[in-house]
Amino acid sequence: MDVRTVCLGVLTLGDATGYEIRKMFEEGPFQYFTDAGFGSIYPALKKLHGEGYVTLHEQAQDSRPDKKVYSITPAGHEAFTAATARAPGADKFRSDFLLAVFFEHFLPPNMIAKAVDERIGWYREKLEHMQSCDRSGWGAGPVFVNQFGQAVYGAAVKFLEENRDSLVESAGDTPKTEAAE
Amino acid sequence: MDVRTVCLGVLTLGDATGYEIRKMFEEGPFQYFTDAGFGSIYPALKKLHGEGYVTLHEQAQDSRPDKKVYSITPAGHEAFTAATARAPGADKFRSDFLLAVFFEHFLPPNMIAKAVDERIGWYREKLEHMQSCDRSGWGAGPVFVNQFGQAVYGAAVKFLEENRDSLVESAGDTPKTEAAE
DNA sequence: TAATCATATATCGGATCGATATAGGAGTCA
DNA sequence: TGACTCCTATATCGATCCGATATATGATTA
Repeated sequence: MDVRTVCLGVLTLGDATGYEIRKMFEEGPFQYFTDAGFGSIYPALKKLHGEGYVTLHEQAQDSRPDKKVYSITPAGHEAFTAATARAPGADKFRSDFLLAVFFEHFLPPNMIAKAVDERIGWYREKLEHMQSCDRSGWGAGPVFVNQFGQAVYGAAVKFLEENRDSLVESAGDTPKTEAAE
Repeated sequence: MDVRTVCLGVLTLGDATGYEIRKMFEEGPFQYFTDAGFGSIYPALKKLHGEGYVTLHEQAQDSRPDKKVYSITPAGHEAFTAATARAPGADKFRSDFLLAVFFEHFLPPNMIAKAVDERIGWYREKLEHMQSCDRSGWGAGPVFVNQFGQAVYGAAVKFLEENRDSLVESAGDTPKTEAAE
């Protein structure tokens, strides 16, 4: 989904600055909707403002640039709803870790073991964060997204933990064969 | 992972044309390593050739452009191994579908039901493709990647099937609350 | 027979990304 | 107490990526 649409999504939940939008994109459910950082967010907000989808309120600050608080407009709300009503694109899952594992025969087993252990920790941390959320007051949609994430990341952790040792043990003597699919 | 590195990865498995590389990126395990299409692949191959990481053999064809077959060089192989030896970046999962579900209160329940049903079908198809692979002759890495995918996509299918009805039933009367995390 | 898909090579305009710039306040640690 | 790191704010820019488009023939399907 393009950055402007996801920014509009954040603003349907309440007014926000570019900096606050980036925080939303880094943590919580929005990290599963977009990857955008400042390089994309500020240009997107500028464009949304130009299109009339958001309004801007600047609050002076003492020793920092003026705080720019964005609010969604009715036109912006309609644009966001129209975007979510369109058939969603394919889910995307991309993993540098799986690429490294796929080519494990090029790497020493200790490096594979380390990579798997770090990825187990990474998934555990993501899973614990999802599990520790207080979902009281949430709608059906956010609850569903949180639980979907728990199911998928839980399966990832479980698989990695259960198969770590057999991968590491066989990684050192796997013949360099081509994978065919 | 950048497009050039993944192209080198394909070429460690055997010589290939740009068109063949794109097919590798669309199907099989490489679809979980990169999203690149022609717009990225041809420029990447051109740059890899300029850097001496690949060589090029052109085969004349009757009524089509000459077939350009790329081969990895020892320098390219070293570059690829070095790239996979670096600490892999975070796994990335992005879903337009989950964004739509998160904001389900903006959509009619029948649209939510349709989106969930289509996504169930999509994950089932991906899962069936992974399961139907003939893994004989594969190394430990490719088998691990295939099984990881099955575990994760299997969990996704299971969750969607088990929770589809309760989402759709509550989607029509969810109060428009803010999700907090 | 027409439409669609496959096989081939590519480019381009627009979007995105990650580093960088500027800068002060708060918290941590030796 | 000072250095370092993190947080809070605004942004830009060069490089990379993306998806549509171009060209064109053969194979397959309805």
